[in-house]
Amino acid sequence: MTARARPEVREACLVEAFKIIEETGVENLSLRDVARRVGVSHQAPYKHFPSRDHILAEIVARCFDEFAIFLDARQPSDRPHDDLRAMGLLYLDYAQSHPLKYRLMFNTPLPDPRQHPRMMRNAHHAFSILRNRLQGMPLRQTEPPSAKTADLDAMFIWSTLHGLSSILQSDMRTALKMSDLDQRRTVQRCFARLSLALTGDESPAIVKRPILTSKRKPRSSS
Amino acid sequence: MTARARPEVREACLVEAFKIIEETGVENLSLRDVARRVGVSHQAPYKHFPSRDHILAEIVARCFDEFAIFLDARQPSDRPHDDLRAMGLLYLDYAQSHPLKYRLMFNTPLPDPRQHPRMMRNAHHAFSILRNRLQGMPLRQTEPPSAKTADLDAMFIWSTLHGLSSILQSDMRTALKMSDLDQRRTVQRCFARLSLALTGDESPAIVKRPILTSKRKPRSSS
DNA sequence: AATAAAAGTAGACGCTGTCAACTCACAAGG
DNA sequence: CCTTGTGAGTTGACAGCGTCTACTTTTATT
Repeated sequence: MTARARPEVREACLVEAFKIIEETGVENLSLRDVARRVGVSHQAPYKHFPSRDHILAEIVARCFDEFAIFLDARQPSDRPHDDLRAMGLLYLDYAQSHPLKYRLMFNTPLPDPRQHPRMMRNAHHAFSILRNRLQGMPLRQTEPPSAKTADLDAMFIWSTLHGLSSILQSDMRTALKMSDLDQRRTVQRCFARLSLALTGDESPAIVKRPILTSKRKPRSSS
Repeated sequence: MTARARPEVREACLVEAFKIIEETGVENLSLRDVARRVGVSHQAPYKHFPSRDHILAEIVARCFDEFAIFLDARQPSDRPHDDLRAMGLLYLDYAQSHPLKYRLMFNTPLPDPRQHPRMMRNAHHAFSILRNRLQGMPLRQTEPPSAKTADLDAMFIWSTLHGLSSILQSDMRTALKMSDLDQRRTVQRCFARLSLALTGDESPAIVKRPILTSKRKPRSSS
């Protein structure tokens, strides 16, 4: 009866699926629910996506887009160290304010990632932003610097940021009874240790801004 | 009055569920499958566990047990730095050789973790092992040392280890086209940077054991 | 205008978690 | 002895899920 629109349905499905994940998590995402919200039959989404995994891959790809734009917001200054630190804070801020989407990107394994090249390309792009920021940094080297070693350091930074994000938003946080103050101090300490690891110095004047207050949307400008 | 508890079915359910997760991942665990394997009706497990989440929490708790024992295997020597590094390698080794169980512990949020105190206690215990190892370490301090700051450093180390483990076993690894050699070099670099961060020195002679060469298991479809 | 592809609908199948009602064994208490 | 209560196991049912198949409607191209 209700004959409807054109490929807007595809877009509407993605939008609704996005919402559902943001509200209830990826494990509660069902294509039938999406179809219901969009107002089409339970089979309509299958005309645009071969399977549930494919719609999920598309959503993950868009999350990476959003994430990369978020990380790239700040214009590089002449102080690469500050830039890197600001980026780290942005990273944590994003993970904190979009926990479900963050988990979707980094903790939700797809059956066969090779089947979703767009997703992989976007993920790669997000990582390359971090890597590029690292290029101009004067680092304490343990071996002759090269593009290879810069990649390794990028992986190290990323590991710490990702691990911190994951732990702070996992059940472990409640299991360890971490207060909000504990959390802020943990973040401060991790950044200090990262500075030590990379430059050998404690981080210079970076103010203790009230970032990571976990409620509001980020304000990237200071 | 009290009919005696014969927990053989309960134990068998846990064992089989353990196997299923190890083989196919937590998302493919179904209580009906467990019941089928054990050889009882599909409702029998519900006589021992109020819900699927409860059996899962029990399994997670046992995983933490196993994990803690694994981490605690090495006897402390008189070189705390070596001990810590060895523990880090053990951590990565476990995550690498039991990826599904590792994800189960750290990447699978339960609806309400407070409902499962045993799980939380075991998680806390696993963390305290790392913390204790850190106690005797001569660290480069950024502020007056205390039990509090030791906790913060433990969180830092744990973040890096956890982040590295997660990334290396995630889809990102394939998205970034990391070879096995890249992976080994990444681990080496992260440990070097961790040493710099904590002690200010590069790590002294630690053997390059062939840890982390395990093959990745194929992932099943959802 | 004819036609084929694209988009949407309807029904079915087997899977899932979970609720309800039933049987059965067995350990007290009288 | 018998009665009774309770934990364990059974069967049946229900709604929701992904997805396969078959059908109808819309749209675009020739």
